[in-house]
Amino acid sequence: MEHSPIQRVSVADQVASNLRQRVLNGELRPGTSLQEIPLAESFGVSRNTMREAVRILSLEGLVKRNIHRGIAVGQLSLKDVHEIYHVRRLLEIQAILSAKNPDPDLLRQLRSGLEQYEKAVRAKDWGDAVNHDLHFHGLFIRFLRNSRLEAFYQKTIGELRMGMVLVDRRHDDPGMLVPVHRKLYQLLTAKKLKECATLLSRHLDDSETRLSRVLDGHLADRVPAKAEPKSKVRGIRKVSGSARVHD
Amino acid sequence: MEHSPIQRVSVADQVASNLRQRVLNGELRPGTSLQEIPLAESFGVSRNTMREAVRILSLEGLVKRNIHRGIAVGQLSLKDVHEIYHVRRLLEIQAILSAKNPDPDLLRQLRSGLEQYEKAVRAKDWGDAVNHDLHFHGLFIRFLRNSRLEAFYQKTIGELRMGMVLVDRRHDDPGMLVPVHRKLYQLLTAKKLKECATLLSRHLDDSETRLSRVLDGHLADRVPAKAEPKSKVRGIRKVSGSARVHD
DNA sequence: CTGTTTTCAACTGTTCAACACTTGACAGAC
DNA sequence: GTCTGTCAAGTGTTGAACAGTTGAAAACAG
Repeated sequence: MEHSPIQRVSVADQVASNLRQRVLNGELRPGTSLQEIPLAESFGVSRNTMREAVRILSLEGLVKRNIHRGIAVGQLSLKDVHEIYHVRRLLEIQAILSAKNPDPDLLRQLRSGLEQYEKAVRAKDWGDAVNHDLHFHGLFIRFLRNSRLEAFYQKTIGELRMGMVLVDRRHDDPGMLVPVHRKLYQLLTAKKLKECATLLSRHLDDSETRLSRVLDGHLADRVPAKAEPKSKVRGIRKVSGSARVHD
Repeated sequence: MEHSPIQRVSVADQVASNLRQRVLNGELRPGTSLQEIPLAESFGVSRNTMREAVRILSLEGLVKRNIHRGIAVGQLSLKDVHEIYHVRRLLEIQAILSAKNPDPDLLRQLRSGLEQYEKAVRAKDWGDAVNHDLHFHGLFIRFLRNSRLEAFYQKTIGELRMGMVLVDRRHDDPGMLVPVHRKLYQLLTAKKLKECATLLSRHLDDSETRLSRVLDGHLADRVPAKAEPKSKVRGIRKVSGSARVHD
């Protein structure tokens, strides 16, 4: 008889997981500032436990702590995006190149992931499509058979996803990417690893360019921050996260 | 006029840094179990603050938390060592290969690091030599100009160093490695990057083998404790005779 | 004497309530 | 209008308490 593994997880960890989920979903948008006491109350935990949870997320790079100034959901700069894609290229390509004797089960998972991705695209469920897209890429990393690299990759992808929640992907057509992924899978199973890596590299470059462009538009009307000697802007109440490109 | 940046760091962070230092020094050896209350008292902080500090180190992989069972300084298995060297090979080699237009200042730092390393070896200060050795390698990563990769690399090296404190390196001659490092530097400055990468790869393989062998000897007479039905042997045998696995 | 069950002390996990310090903003002084 | 002192709000930190778990000693049964 299978026992479901007992809940041997601390409350702080659970709270952290829940909060992480909310950030990754986009329920808490980048820039949103979080306050310990209300947050703790909303989870029904004490302030200390809440602080432990926040500490976890801050070490994952999902929230930023400013001492005595509170915490806020992280925001990606263009430089961050560039770094993250650098990481992706490095790890994913190495993973592909090391897939000489791939685990059959992993190949099955890739096929399944691909199909789910295609299904999401057919259903025009872009949010889901992005998830499956990232999951598909994440499977590559398993070829490396290295838990540290995998954990690092997943952490990095988490940051990326956090940054992606505020881009509206309706304009760029995610369906366009289906053939690329299919081709990647095909080249991989055909053991044409170098070719696969080349295609993957181009695909990631593309992806970075597209994301950077969209993100740049969003970041444009964010606070330029520095000196503003002229007039004090009135409505800085809070960074409401709506980020509408008005005007 | 330049003001030195004010120390705006929380106590928890400072405690974490201090504790990290102690672990990396070997002052707290792998396996040492730590108790919150005495530890907190030794730092002169409250238990809550101590817990935050420990949480930090546990997310860095330096200490292991077992729920309700306390925390202990991490211990590296042979598998861990293998993974860590995999990470090193991957990142260091990529770094070298991307050093086509190296920052001159970085080259200066490499030269300086090399000299300090040689000096430590001449002084037969093995502990210091290892530090300079690792620092020299760490400088490679800067060629990648990627803060995430650098942070990940440093974290990984931290784990490695933690595992290295319990090996007695007097038998293997660290001086032997000076020429290799000198050659690496020379190939790098001569822009013979591929050659440099090849040599580096061999050097890291060597290093891994040597460390694994020493570590295996150390791990042999540690308590195997629980039943180990998973016979994924990996062909690692411990020295017979002296290794008396009693019970 | 040996193997099992019970008990118990030591810790960790979590909560609560306070206090110290910072910060940002507002109100009054100039 | 600009500057400065005041103040509420929020974070950082503390100390004490209580609940749950664990490992092992102590009590027990065979």
